[in-house]
Amino acid sequence: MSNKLGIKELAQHLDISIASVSRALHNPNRVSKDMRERVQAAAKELGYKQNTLASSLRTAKTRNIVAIIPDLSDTFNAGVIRSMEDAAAKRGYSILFGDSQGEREREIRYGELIQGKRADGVIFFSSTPPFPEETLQSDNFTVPPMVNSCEVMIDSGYKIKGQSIPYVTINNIEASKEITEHLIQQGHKRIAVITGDPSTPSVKQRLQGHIEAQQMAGIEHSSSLVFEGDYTIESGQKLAHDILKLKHRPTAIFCMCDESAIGCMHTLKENGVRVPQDIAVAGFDDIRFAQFSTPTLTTIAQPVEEIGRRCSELLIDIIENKSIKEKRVVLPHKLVIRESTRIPN
Amino acid sequence: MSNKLGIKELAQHLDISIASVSRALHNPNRVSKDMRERVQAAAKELGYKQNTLASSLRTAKTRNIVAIIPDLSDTFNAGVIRSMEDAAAKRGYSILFGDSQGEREREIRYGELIQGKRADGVIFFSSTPPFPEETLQSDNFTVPPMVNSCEVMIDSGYKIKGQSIPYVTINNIEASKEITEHLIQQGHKRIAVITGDPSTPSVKQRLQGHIEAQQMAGIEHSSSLVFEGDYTIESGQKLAHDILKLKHRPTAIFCMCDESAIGCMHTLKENGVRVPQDIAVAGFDDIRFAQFSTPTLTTIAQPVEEIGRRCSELLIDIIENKSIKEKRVVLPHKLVIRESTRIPN
DNA sequence: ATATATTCGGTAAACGTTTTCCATGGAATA
DNA sequence: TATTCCATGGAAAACGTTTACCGAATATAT
Repeated sequence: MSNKLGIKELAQHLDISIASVSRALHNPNRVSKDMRERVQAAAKELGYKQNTLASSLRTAKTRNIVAIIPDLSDTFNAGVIRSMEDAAAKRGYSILFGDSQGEREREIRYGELIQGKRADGVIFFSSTPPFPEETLQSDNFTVPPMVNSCEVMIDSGYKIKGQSIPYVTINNIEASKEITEHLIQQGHKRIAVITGDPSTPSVKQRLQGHIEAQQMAGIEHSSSLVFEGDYTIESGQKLAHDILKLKHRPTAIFCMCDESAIGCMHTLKENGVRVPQDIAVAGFDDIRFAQFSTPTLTTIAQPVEEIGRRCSELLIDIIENKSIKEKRVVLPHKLVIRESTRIPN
Repeated sequence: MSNKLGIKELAQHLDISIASVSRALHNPNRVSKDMRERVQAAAKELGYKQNTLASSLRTAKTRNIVAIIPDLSDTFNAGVIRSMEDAAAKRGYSILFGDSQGEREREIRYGELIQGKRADGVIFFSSTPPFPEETLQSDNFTVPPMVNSCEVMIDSGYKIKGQSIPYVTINNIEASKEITEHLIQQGHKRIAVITGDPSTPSVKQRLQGHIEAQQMAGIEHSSSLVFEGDYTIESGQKLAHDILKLKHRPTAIFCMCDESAIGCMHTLKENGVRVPQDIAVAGFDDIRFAQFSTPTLTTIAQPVEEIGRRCSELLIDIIENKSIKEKRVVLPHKLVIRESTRIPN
């Protein structure tokens, strides 16, 4: 028992052709009612499972999407992922998540799922498509369905062979401007900033917004108050130490992600610095721990649920050649003011 | 230009047989040096990409593993994932992560990647294999390579057709006993507990350990101090409120996961209850935020890195029919004592 | 020198599907 | 009754690989 059970065996067992089996299962009204029922019953009873490899090979469709995430354990990404999966499932697609850990090599390995025809499209969260340069250049490279998110060059959009890649993002410049303005409104004139990798679009954009807000308020921006981190708790801690060492301390710190803000606040408190009375702290992302930190964290809420959903929908529309309204989706963010920047009266 | 480019076209272009192309690329010493080099050069130049669908169909190997995670955004799971991916990559496998959101239906959908031959094995974090009951029963069902983790019935282990499923886990009973003992040592006699879904192995085991520790200390365990949560921050908050309403308040709360502990502490503080002076709080998992909460959280550290790694290694050993030393891996945990249970003197 | 082993490349059969094309028979139409 | 049409099911080609098998050529041993 328990031998191979393919469409062939099923057909033999029913004494019909494999064509009929295939039709009864996947093209039911191409076949008589009687046949349909007999086959489906037998399939269920014997536990026939379609070999989707063979099926995909034949049809050139997989109903799989690969999503390449720089860090699955990042609390912000994690939020996006859920709704992405959800939306895809509703349309009959499965999402395969790949954790690239920010490494190009890994991105490319997951990108190969596309080239190897194991997935119909790809969503990527880094600023470059998950294919080697040489591949992108190659004449024989046809641009697969893809959607870029989170790390997006809004202005230009990423282009391959003149084709610009659809994206889903928020307006980082505006968001950053808003939160900086909020700090300025609170009376801060000397604002330090803890960044992530400065070569990434998100950091560039957030920095730009931060600087613009200061200029508009007539505050001179000092690059000596820019501290380069990497979006982790630890870098928040470490750089907070550096900031505390400054002769002329800032009165506020804008961290470009919540995790850094949490690390930062922790170090400040450890050193007896009160937040927000002595130094105010703002974050970015509104991860779910932001409202449970002490003090609760002022931050920019990204519409995580919507980001994920729109990524999936956009990509699937492209895969299925639906007419696409917007290839460039910019979603609204929201400034959330909490205790870490609001001096209690 | 940019037409189909398969092995066939490549062979044509070089005026050799497709067999030679295949060999030159994947079985290099089955072919002369000259041939090898010519083919590889051409492949690179023209940008040939193997259709892995076809390859897998032929060889019945995919070098893919699917890992089904109940919630990718859970901070604890997230830690495991990374090392899992890492270890797999070292052995030449890619891991496809599926987020089941705890839904059976979704688990099964990802399980189908196995049955559809798109993956060679599966790692699952829930207590039941990702296949429908009827499938498991079916005569024609052959048990695929799988490894169970995190939600494991240690005693029996899960069995399919007499075959017991390999697992990787910690000893939840012991861990829970230890942390409860710690609370008892701190002088607590009335300890509330905030659980997760009580039907899961982890909760059952942690509850068992919790009760045993009390019995050993001669404390009577009161089921009225058991509060059923769901491993989220929110349930921690909510149940903390319930606990505060008790006429006879406990002096300590053991939360079966850190996220709940964080929610719990937040509510306590909101209500002017000092942690740990008025009520001590302990968690479980040692997520990375545990040491940044205020107060920092006493908890059980699970060896996340090792859990992930061992899952991958064990599964791949099974896939590749390596001789397997241990089919049941129980890893060491560690009690981490922090401020939330240590009364400052 | 011959006999034997080894290396190398091609032919064609598989892997498990889906789908085009065709043949058949019965129902519908004229 | 003769003709057309449609519903149904089978045969076989195709999807893009890998690999068993063969035969030719070359190297090695006697």
